[in-house]
Amino acid sequence: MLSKKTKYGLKALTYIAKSEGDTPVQISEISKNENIPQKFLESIMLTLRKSGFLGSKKGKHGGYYLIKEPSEIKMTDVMRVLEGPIAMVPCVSLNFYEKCDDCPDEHECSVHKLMIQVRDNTLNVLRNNTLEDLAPK
Amino acid sequence: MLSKKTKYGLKALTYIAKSEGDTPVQISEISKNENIPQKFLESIMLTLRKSGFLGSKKGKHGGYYLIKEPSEIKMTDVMRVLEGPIAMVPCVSLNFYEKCDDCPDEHECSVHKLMIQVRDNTLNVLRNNTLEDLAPK
DNA sequence: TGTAATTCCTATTAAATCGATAGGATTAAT
DNA sequence: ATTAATCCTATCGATTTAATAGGAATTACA
Repeated sequence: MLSKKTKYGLKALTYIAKSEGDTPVQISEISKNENIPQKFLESIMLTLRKSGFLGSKKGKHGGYYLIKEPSEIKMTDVMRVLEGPIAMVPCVSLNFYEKCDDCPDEHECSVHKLMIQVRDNTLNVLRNNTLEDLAPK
Repeated sequence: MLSKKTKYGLKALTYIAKSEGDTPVQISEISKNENIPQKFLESIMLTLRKSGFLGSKKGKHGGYYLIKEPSEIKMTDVMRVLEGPIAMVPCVSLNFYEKCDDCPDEHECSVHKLMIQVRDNTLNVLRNNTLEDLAPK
């Protein structure tokens, strides 16, 4: 299940990408238009800024803006920051690999085998979608 | 993230499929060989029986057995019973559809658009894998 | 007939995670 | 100065997850 954090984060990024003005977009505006609790969104925006997707301007008339082209923002990257691993089990994760406690040999594991396929297909989708695809002009 | 319930359930089904004898397979045996907490596995087996994947025999020399051919047991079905929806958001779920509170129009929603693709690809994988594929002889 | 071995069933618990809120500190425009 | 915005840390309540507890019902077989 996709967390609300990720869902809200994606919506916010899309909103900013569509805004396209020179002035930064404010949390309150996104919050209102996308029906996202403002304080919750605040913490998500902070995460997105700290991980290099957004820049911000403080104070009056402040807000957030993209610091890369939408076409450069891959969904794999956004998902890994907001949601964590893309794989459904850590033992098939590329970026968050962990061995399973219960598995003596993961190459013999039926779940492993299945989840590799799921991961590969999900990765393909997320790699081939950028913010530009989510927010067409 | 795949729940342990689903992971254990898939391993147990694979184990039984590989066993292939006439006698039912006992929870204690699966539990030992697959390193699954026995009492936890008990409840999972119950679920799998009640949803029509397994039959059981009670009492001494009892246990569980498949009531369909492994090639007839699709991963989509197992996943839906153990894990719930395959889709990452309810608004793109085929079997567990729910409208989002925050979305006035889901056809305009960027997350919706992306998650449809993820769902379709995951469905493909899970539809094309049966228990036979997980437990080759 | 009785004992051991097994599934069946319901309830409970401990820990983790999630979604959201609280409360202010800092910064910038006017 | 005042107002409006981001920044930061902490906390809370609800839900879910993983696991355990305790015994009832059933069956094999000595």
